[in-house]
Parts: sequence; C-alpha cells; structure tokens
Amino acid sequence: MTAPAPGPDPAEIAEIAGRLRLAIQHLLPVLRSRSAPGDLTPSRQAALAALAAHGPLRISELAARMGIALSTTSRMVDLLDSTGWIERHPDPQDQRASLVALSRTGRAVLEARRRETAARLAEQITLLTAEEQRALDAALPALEALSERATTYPGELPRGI
Amino acid sequence: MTAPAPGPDPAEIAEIAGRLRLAIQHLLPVLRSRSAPGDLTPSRQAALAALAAHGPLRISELAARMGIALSTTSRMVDLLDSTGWIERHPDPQDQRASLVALSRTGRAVLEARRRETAARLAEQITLLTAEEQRALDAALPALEALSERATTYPGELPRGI
DNA sequence: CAAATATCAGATCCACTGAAATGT
DNA sequence: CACATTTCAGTGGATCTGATATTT
Repeated sequence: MTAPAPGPDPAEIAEIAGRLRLAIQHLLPVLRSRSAPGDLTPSRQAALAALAAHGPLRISELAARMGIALSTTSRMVDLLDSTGWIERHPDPQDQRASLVALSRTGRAVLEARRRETAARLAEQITLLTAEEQRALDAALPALEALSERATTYPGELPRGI
Repeated sequence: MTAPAPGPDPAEIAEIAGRLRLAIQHLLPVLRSRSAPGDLTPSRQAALAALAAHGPLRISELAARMGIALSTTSRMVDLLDSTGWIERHPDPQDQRASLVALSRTGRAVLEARRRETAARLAEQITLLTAEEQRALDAALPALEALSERATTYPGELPRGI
C-alpha cells in the first residue's frame, strides 16, 4: 500500500457537490416515470415506499413519516385500500388503531415501478465506456453512504422517482 | 498500462442501476429546497434553467423545450415577468414574437437556489471518508456522461431540484 | 373519559389543457 | 390571411385546516 492519498479539500468538495447536483438534476427525467393520472402518483408511491421500508405502520405513524396531516393520510390510506395496494389489520397492541401494511399487489406495483426506473437507467449505463462503468461502480459505496445520511435528513420522505 | 479491465457484464450493470436509483432517490430530499408558496416553484425553476442554458427563447420555443402547452407557458412567462425574473424583448426577426430572456435578478435567484442545494450536498460529502470522496470525484465524468445522454431523453426538462 | 381514526366542508397552490380572441 | 401570443374557463392532483363523528 502507498501512503493514503489526501482527500479533496473544501474547494474540491464544493466542486464535486456542484457537479453531482447538476448530474443528478439532468438524470431525473430518466428516473421519473410519467404516471397516468389516478395511477401510482408520487405521494402514493412515497406511502408505499414508507410501508415497504419500515413494515406495517399505524396511520398516525405513516402520517408522521410522510410529514403530512393525519386526515390527509387517512384519506390516502382509504384510497390505497380501494386499489388493493395496502391492507388494514387491527393493531394487536391497541384495538382502536389499525396497522397498515403493503399488500402483495402493492409490493408488486412498487417493485414494478422501481424495476422500470432501474431498467431505463441501466439502458443509459450501457452506453458508457467500460472505464466509466467501473468508476460508477466504485462510487456506489460513497453514494450509498451519502444517501444513508440523507435518510435522517430533517423533513420529508423520498418522493418523485 | 495494464491490459484493459473488462467492463461490468449485464447483470452487474443492472445491479449498478438499481443501487444508483436507490441512492439518488434517498438523496432527493437533500437536493430539494422547500420553497415557500409563490416562490421559485419547480416549473418556474425549470423555465429559468432552460433560459439560462439556451439563452433567450421565444415563448413557443420555451413551451416546446419544457414539453408543456403554449398557453401554460404564456401564463408562466407573465408570472416570471411580474416577479422580474425574466425580460421580454421584441424579436428582431419577427415583430409578432417576443424573446424571453433571464434577467439579472432571475439569474441571481436561480444561482442562489443552486448554490443552496450544492451547499447542502457538500455538507453531506464532508462527512464521507477521504476514500469515498475520491471515488465520488472519479465517478463524476461517468455521471456527467450519463446525464448528458439524459438531456436528449424524450420528454421533459429537469425539474424539481 | 381519552386516544386513534374517520369524515366532512371548504381552501390553497401548482400545473395543465383546449378554444377563442388579439395583435402584427 | 397566418402566425405568435394572450386570455378565458375549466380540470385535476396534492395537500391543508378545523370541526365533528366514531370506535375501543
């Protein structure tokens, strides 16, 4: 092993941040599905994703995680129930509350959406040089570390892609 | 130089795409500014960005670039004019048409927004290890290549961050 | 009763469209 | 006239508040 190379200095970090911001911004159209109205809208996808990530939740917990009002959440849960994407079960801990869980079809819908998105991205990655592909691969741990910190970022759920 | 290392095979590319998609999704909350109502909304930002990227445009050209209807664009241009973020000049080529250009304050607003976003991102990047920071830096050309291809992607303008 | 939801009424903001009018 | 733009009238999505049930 050689001596550890120095990490980027603050100015370089600012440049990395600026370029990464721009690259991601330009990448968003690839990642965004155009969902037909009434379909899996961003807020519905965020709700399903929250349930997928954290397991069954009470309506009030789901509302808190999404940072929206309880009544809004209640209405959305109704809607997701009517499409069959979630299931409502009584909370064994508290008979007044209900636990909302992703249904099989809900999970399938969410995963299908994610697969489509990833496939569009993969298509673009195929067009990169082998070297670029390797660099991208090597940067994944960094991007994942970045995104893990971001998960605890104050405020909303990931939304929109 | 050593012999060129092989690039990722299709399965690996699929994995890269999946992980990249997830990382970006988790990163979005960091990138998104919560704009106060009446502020620089996503669509307005997209319009300013289009003008910043391509220079003065006719309303119809701007509409085409954003993939939205002419009437929608006309109304938005009005709005951006009222906030002073753009300027309208008669098109010297065609007296019926007007050219819409970013004003000084419009450019300032756009750049301020971008700086804020990049600063939030930079803050997170600081928390990475030096190795991760270098990997991220090394992957920027790949991400930029990816995003350049994406720019010609059928459909909308980058939107939302 | 208190707490967890649900329901209802009314509102705001953003974004978009199609059709008709206006102006050059 | 034709063409660029504007105005008009309406839609839909997402979300909000506040007040009032309902249920356990």
